[in-house]
Amino acid sequence: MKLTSKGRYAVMALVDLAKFNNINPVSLRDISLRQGISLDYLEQIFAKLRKKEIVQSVRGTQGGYILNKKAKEIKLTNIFEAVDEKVKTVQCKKESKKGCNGKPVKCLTHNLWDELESHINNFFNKKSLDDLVKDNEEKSV
Amino acid sequence: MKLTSKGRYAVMALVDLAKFNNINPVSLRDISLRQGISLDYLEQIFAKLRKKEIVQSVRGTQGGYILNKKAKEIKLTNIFEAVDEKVKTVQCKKESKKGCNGKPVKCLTHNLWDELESHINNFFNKKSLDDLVKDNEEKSV
DNA sequence: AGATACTTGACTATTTTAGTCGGGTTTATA
DNA sequence: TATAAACCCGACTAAAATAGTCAAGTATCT
Ligand code: FES
Ligand code: FES
Repeated sequence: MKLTSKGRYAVMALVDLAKFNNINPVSLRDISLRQGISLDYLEQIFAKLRKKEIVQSVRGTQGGYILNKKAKEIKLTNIFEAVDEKVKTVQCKKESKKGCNGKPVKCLTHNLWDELESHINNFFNKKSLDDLVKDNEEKSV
Repeated sequence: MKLTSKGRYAVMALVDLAKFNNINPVSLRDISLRQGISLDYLEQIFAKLRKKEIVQSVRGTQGGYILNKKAKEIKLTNIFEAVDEKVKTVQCKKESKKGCNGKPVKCLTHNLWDELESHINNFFNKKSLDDLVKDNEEKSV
């Protein structure tokens, strides 16, 4: 049960971006330097964020990325989904009637993992990027 | 963010065991057949459960495993801990003042992941093996 | 004695992760 | 118009984690 760096980095980078979003586009190079994340890796991550319309790109010198929505409207769920960091507690296909390993029924614990998944997704649905930025400002005051 | 089979199997096997715990020890072979888990793998898992005193072993013919505590007193947390399925959302050492990659301060998102970790552990602390068995009985009625 | 079942430790194939690398294209600005 | 900053794209790869397997035991019941 662990979080991967991709998800961690995606959120970290977006919080950074949201903080500096006011004036100009923010370049990945800056984010890379400030947050200590490999530039090449960031590019992969932002390609996905762009496809899901969470950020917009501005090409050329002085270019970078800007948020494509209000920070309040970007939930952790959206970010995670964009970078394919999904919460996966069950092994079976959820929709199907079959169980874990293609068994005819759901296993003894299916229900439990399903509950767990909801529990976690609940957390992700509540938190917005805006919340994170604010939490952060408070902390540093 | 995903659950490994080791954790899944450990819980599955223990629910099975708890259901049949009344009379005789339950053999891994039976659990293996009923739950479709490799016997060899189960042995690894039960070795750990035994070390953490969640189950007791009975050797010889008609042997097997029995619970070492009341099902009500075995929480998911205990099971997960026993098989080294830990919830790990942060990358830094929690106790240390340092951040993710040995940076001098905690990163922008440290707080968030810490909250998430508590949120999940909360779930695991509440659920006991007994709850699971009962949920299951209800379902099958 | 034989069968059943736990015990231990090493070994391995597969998958996932966390990147790297090498080539682009676009655009501001000097 | 040259140059450099920045995004864009796809392929590649080393390392780690996962999900087992395998072999060779030991204990106990019948
Ligand atoms: S997790 Fe869905 S059937 Fe086992
Ligand atoms: S997760 Fe703790 S400092 Fe980044």
